[in-house]
Amino acid sequence: MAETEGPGPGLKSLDAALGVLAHMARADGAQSLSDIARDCGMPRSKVHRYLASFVAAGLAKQEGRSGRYDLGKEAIHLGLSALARHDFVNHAAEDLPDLAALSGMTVLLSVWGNDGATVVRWERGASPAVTSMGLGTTLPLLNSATGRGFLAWAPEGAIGRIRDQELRRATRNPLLLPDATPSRAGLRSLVAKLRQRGYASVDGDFIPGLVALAAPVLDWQNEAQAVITLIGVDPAVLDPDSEAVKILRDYCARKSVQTAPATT
Amino acid sequence: MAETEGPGPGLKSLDAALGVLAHMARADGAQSLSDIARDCGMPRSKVHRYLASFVAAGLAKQEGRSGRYDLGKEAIHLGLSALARHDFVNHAAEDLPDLAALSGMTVLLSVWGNDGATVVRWERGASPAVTSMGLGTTLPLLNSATGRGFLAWAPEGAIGRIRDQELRRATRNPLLLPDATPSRAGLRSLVAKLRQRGYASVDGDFIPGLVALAAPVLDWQNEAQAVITLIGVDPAVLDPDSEAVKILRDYCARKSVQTAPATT
DNA sequence: GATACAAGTTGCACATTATGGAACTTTAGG
DNA sequence: CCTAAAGTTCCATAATGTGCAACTTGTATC
Repeated sequence: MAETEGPGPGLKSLDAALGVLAHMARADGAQSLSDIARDCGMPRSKVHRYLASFVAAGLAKQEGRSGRYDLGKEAIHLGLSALARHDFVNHAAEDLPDLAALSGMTVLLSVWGNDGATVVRWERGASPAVTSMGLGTTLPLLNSATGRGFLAWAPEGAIGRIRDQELRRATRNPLLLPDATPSRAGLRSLVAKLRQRGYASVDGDFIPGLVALAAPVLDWQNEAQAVITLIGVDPAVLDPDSEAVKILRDYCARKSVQTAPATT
Repeated sequence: MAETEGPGPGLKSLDAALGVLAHMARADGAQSLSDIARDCGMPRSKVHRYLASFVAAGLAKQEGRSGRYDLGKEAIHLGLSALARHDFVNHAAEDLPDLAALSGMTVLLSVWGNDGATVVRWERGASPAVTSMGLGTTLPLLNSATGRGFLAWAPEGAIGRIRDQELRRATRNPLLLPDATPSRAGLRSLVAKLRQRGYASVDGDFIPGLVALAAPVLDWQNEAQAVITLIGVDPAVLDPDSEAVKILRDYCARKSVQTAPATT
């Protein structure tokens, strides 16, 4: 039915099960088994058995009363174990306070997942741009500076792999793109512009009144390992010659080198 | 070989695959396929196929040159999505700075996984007890205050489920238990003592020179959802009547109520 | 308070799908 | 250049997951 992608590398049943897991991560919160089954296009019994295994492994849990399923504590354990091994995250995380102090803005460190950008660490600035934000918050792909930053420096072909669903969600906001047309071609032109300029930005079209700048921490293949975002309230920072832009670009350029391949 | 646990709830192949994933989370870093296969007691071809699916899903990745496998970015995404939904974490995280300021000690917020306690958030105190610690650091089960805290307030039966391997690892340090005998019975008696006292502690037997206090944030079933740990250098805080103990107990008692079941 | 409806769970016969040994390829070392 | 070890692919076998439908449980309706 969907053999468009080639031979399929792994196990069919495992792939299906991981699809369920990914869906749960993508969802806003706990979901009923029926909803998951419908969204994933699988029979209920199949999903039920998958979830049984996930629950046994601690990756999912069933909410006591409602019976709905949500991610479990072992998922946290897994994710943070992964986080601990991506050194760039911890390197960068230690510098967030400095960046916040320098710029006075709220500083975010995010990593890129298949379904959006995830905030890994953040630091409040002097001006109260953003006062509260949960770790793990997923930022939208197109109408946030962070998301655009990832988009612009993502691995080759990532734009083609974006789910249509994701694009549709982004389209809700008409300020999104210069021409308000989130076609793949439009995306590619936006991306080209951002890469040349060196940073991404939004001007109140994600959260009215907020402006944001984002620049990537690149690995040796020029792909974004993480993104640093500065969030503030003063539109002046959007000026390409502003102090904030300078701080951000300087920092990211400096950090990008550290992720060089081991000489051995 | 290990049908001791009953009928096995889910899918055999999925369970096996998740076992591989859990093993990767447990490992110190990237591992070769052969090592994973050996440690999990599976044929190499099986592990290879599992890993192919994991890589396709982004949960694992293969290091460019060495060919070793490690957790991927999608694992981070998954874990942080899970983290974002466990409200207690974000609630508690916002209070860490206050606790650090009050006590002057380094404050840790950790969650419990099947294989250890994972640091989710931490805040430096005034005195430089711990100056650097990566997010996602896994703390040992027995010779850390955090681990002991989880042990003491873990779900019923958790002690029985601890892997022997874990116990053996803990035994390396003879200061571990009063009688230095990490038998299940010894554990249960230690746990009973801790529950009664209301907090766990270590005195330099994890890292010489450091002392630590830990108390749980309990849910409505009196099980530990998270643990708050205070780390310092002054042995005086170990006194049951010390200011630090008072701060910690007060805070955890106050927080534990907030996780009450929804009235709906 | 009884009935109907929906969601969650379990059982079963079938054949699709995962399995593991061995063969093959590639990389590292002597 | 040859040996050894690790990673990857092949393939026949049967064990395994699959979907449907029956059953159970919980919730809304009348």
